[in-house]
Amino acid sequence: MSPQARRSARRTEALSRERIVDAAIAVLDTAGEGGLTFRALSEHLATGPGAIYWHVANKGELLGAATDAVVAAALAATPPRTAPDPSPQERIRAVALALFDAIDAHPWVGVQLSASAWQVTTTPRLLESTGRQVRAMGVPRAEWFTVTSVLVQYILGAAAQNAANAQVLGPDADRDTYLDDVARVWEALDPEDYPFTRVVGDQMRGHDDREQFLAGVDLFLAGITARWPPAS
Amino acid sequence: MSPQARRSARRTEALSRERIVDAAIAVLDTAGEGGLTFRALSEHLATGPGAIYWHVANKGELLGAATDAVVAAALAATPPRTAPDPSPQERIRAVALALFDAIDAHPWVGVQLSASAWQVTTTPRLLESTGRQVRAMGVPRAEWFTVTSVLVQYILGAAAQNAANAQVLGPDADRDTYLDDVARVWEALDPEDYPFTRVVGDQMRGHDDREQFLAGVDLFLAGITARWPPAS
DNA sequence: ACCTGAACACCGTTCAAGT
DNA sequence: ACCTGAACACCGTTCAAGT
Repeated sequence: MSPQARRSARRTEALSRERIVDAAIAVLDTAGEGGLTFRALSEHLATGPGAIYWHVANKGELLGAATDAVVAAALAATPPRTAPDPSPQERIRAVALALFDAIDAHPWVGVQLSASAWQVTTTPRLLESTGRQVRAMGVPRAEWFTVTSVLVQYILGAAAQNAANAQVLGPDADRDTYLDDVARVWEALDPEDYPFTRVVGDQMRGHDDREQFLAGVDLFLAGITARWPPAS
Repeated sequence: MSPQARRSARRTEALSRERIVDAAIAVLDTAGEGGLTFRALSEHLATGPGAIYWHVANKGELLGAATDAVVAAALAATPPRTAPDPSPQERIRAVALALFDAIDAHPWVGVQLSASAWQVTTTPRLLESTGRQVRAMGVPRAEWFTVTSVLVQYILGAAAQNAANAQVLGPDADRDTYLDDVARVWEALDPEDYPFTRVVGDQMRGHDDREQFLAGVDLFLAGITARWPPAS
């Protein structure tokens, strides 16, 4: 609204890739994915749209760098110790929750991660922090890659979908009435075609996204333990 | 390149929402998500960009309708019977693979599904076809919604990420050399920080995406069976 | 080396005007 | 009721020109 105010306030330091990425994250968080514009961003940085291209190749690279920064921060922030010597399962839950919360706080990260994922800098980070625990759970070496990949895919995919759903709702709307609306639609479906969905509609009403996400992680871990029981 | 050729060929029937959605799917499949433009689409349909708005509210609704059409077709196409009387597990695998293949063939569906998912027409379809099998596996009624949701989230999330990876590669590039390149990068990481990722790099080299996806489904099913053993 | 800002090609969407 | 196509506001990106 008043670009002048911002324009004079900032711009003591020179432009840098890091400052650009930080500003991009700020814009993405406040204005959403559609709000990240080179014009809006350059206004934030008190410069012209062309200046950004000196430090960043294009919008895709900028989104990738912003995503990587958020994921790195989420994985670096060690969660408060719940146990003095956490089990691999507890560590995996902690990593999963850290990612869930980060994606919940920055929904655009979810879209980005499940739409590009592999190869980028982010992937080794994720693989490493979950893979070590998979190894510690006694999964045979030959299955390390498969099991870890699948686990990471669940974590990212589920977190992304949750964030997207939360996004649709918006921060102001009432979650309970929203869920109730959806439940009503489900319960009104054709009994012939949708017997299960009709029954399950009511269960959706009060559910907690975080709990459901963790239940999925636990189901995965239970599957791993069932397939490769710990040598007791 | 030669819009005239197309323009005179079509346009015997009137425009309709269905024809627009079909054309949108064709454009998305050939030109990718970025290729779907109201101008490109209207050229395909031998009409003006404004005409589409009579049948479709906006681009978001069009993408949603296209996604729903693809998912509905994937779920409707009954996979070839592998067993005369398939178990719930086999049915779930079949549904999961049908979705995996559909998303692999139409990568834009993955992005769309994991970025909007809930509430749309598509969700009840997915919930219903997997939920019935979850019920048949003996999961207690109180857990139906959680277990089914989590399973669907894995299927959609993993399929979307796989499709995105395949997309990055492109249809012409050699998959083996690409995987080899990524493996090399992983194997060159700092041994202090990335011991696991370095070891696992080689396992990624020859892996099959479909097999890995199915391994994830099986891990889930194993977890369900472990938690709620069938009353034998 | 780094920044400026006008310019280019393109996009989603609207809407007066037609049939 | 349905379609046309020009017009609007906006976007990512480029690039000659400046410092």
